[in-house]
Amino acid sequence: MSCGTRLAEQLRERGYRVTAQRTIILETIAHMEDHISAQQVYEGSKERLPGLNLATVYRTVESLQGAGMINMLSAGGEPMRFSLCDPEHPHSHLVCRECGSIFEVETEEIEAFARRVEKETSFRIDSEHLTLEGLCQICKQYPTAS
Amino acid sequence: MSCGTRLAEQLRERGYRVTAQRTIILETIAHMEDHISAQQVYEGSKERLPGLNLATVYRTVESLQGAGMINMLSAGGEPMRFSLCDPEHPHSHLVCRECGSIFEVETEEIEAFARRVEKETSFRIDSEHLTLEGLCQICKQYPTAS
DNA sequence: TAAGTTTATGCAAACCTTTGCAACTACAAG
DNA sequence: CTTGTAGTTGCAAAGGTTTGCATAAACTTA
Repeated sequence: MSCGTRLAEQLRERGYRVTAQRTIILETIAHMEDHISAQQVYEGSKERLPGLNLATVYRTVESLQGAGMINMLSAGGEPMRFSLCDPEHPHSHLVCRECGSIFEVETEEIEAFARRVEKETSFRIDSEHLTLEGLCQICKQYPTAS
Repeated sequence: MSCGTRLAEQLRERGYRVTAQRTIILETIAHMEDHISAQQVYEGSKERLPGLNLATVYRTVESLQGAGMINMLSAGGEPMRFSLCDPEHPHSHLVCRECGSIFEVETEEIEAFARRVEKETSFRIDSEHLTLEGLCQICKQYPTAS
């Protein structure tokens, strides 16, 4: 089954329509480096779809996320970033609040915690695509440099 | 020790200056309902400080957070909200991605998880003021209504 | 394959938040 | 109390994201 066919099926399953914009934007996210910004998605996709509008990019990434095909990560303050969903290795993101660098944690790691919280509060944390802020190995060494 | 005195000390300790804007904005956050937006802080504070500017509100809440006096919570998409820090009961927030309602989890609950992640990745999660998204007890019952 | 219905898109405007810069003010030192 | 020097503020503009509305395109049904 081709990449395009899977896209179409996965979108339709969730009641979304298959459009050129969605196809091209997904391919752009798939072929560029991980964690690209809306602006980068826009510029990359525009080459193949000249009339494309930035608002459409924002609406499309929301649909693609709704269909479980991409992850959105919004690190505090930093602009939103997108990456292809990898069903084999679901993970969440750790974002350093000092230097902005991004790390990954496997979902498994988070699930035990999420289950405990759900048992106590009845709230179900989205353990598959969380964004957690903190300090990376390097930045945590500096004594509150901010 | 009065409320104002504590504010002054806590700000100076971190190298911030004590200004009318900071004092009034902190008091506004302290006296209004929990989790108020920048706009609400602005309007509430403006009554006592007519020349106040919205940009100052944003810069001030950042300083107040830097001084450990308030919490900022930025639920995915929703505008940022602020609340007074309660050192007796530090907690993080659970935000429902469907209905937007906000719940609290004690920091203690999160720390064991944060420690495990730090041991494995060397990344230190800010366990004292996290914002975690997911579905609340009510919204998780509906089969993907979005 | 043509018509009808519903969703998606482009555009412009609005919204939320951040930033650069000049004027102002808090604090420290004299 | 006066002066000097950082840190703060107001203002205006820009950046990133969302929204309303009319048009266009995708899917459904016949």
